Amino acid sequence: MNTSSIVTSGRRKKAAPTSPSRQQARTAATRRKLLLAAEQTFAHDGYEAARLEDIAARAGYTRGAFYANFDSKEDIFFALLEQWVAQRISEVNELLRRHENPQQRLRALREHYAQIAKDRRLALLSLEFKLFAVRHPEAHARLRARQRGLRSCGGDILRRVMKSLGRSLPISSAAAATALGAFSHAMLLEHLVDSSSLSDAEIRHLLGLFFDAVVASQKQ
Amino acid sequence: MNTSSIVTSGRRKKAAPTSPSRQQARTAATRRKLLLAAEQTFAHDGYEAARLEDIAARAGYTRGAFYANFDSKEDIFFALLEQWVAQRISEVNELLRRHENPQQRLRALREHYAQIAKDRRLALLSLEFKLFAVRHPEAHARLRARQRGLRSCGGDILRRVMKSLGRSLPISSAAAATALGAFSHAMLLEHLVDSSSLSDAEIRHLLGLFFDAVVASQKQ
DNA sequence: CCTAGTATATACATGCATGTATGTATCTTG
DNA sequence: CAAGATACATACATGCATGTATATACTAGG
Repeated sequence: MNTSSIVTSGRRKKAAPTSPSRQQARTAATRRKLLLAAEQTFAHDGYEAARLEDIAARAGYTRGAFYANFDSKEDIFFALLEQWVAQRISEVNELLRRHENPQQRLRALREHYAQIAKDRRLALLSLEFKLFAVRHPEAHARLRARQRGLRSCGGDILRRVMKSLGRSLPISSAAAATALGAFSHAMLLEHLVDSSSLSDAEIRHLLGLFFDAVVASQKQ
Repeated sequence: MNTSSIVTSGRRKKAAPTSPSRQQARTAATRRKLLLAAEQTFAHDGYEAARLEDIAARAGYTRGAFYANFDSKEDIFFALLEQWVAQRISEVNELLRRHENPQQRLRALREHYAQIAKDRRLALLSLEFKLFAVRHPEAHARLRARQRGLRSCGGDILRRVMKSLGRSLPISSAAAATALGAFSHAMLLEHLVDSSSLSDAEIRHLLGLFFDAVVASQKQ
């Protein structure tokens, strides 16, 4: 798609002369495949245990292709973060677009968080980003900035919906959005560890309970 | 303390002839120091990134002492799990012992979960155990068994308290205990990633909200 | 097609953490 | 206090993942 646009990844094309040619499409394709493979590998093995060779192999290449597109494990990890934030923001916007009515939006939001609690890759990857931030002070600010963009986005929609409904939140909307997402992921993780300790039905129940508690309670 | 009792760690004394001597105390002491160091190191760096040399150094030894007491990183990790579960269970029992009145117990429990959300090491270590379980199928059952012991313990007290109060939970007591613990840890993690997105006060508020929602709602 | 440029693979070098083998100091017992 | 055992340290060997340098296959333009 975009060859030298927003991207922050270390690697940089030397501003291809004038040929928006076909090789670039090829490169872009392998880049996408590598990112997808990295997403799966990081979620499956965790950042530290993930091997570049596994990422490349999963995408159908060897490490040669990897180093042609990324500088290091950290590099692709951050590239993944960018993509990931963008995707999630577009998801929220899509949700807004599909529902005009505030009531509907609230219901859609409620359902959205329920769906989040079913996406294993999403939860594990999200965890990796957070753990990386906590454990790597030098990268903390960068990661936080990205995640903050996401939160404020999720928070905004929550605030707008609440305002349309004439209700108020007991805490800042960003905090509420953060808490709702974190809660969904946390429940999923428990389920993954021991599905008998927290069934799907129980998770749904708890999510609804929490969502309603946050949304229904008035500012004290 | 106990030299060859419950422990599951690979290492095993050759049933010391007849001497309940003083070297054993020394060994036990270094074992404790190593376990403490491991706890800190695993929480700080994560299981994969944690180096045995760091653990030993933090305890004031070299790797020689480590291998004299444990077989591998996995070995000490599991030893830590045992100790950790035992500690948490004793905490809960202590809580029960200190409060007789059901109402008081409920309040104490509520406060307990609030405190959990302040212990960084506890949250990160707990996460490591869970992630390890999810990512290491061969060890999954073992870890699950331990954590389950903990949950059922926490669940029991919840159930008893609720019964004394003539209330009922909307979900199984084990699930409720699991969810409450997971929620506290999740909030703390978000706070660690970005303290401005979720303040201490907001966390307290949300924890209370959730606790009350779980405890107050009637079985549907 | 032939050449220049690009994309990916293969082969090699390096660093680093683990694990083991051996040495040294500390304790125990007669 | 001497001899055997125990706790720990030091030194060495191995494996493995990363990164780099070079070779091969693909694409584009003349």
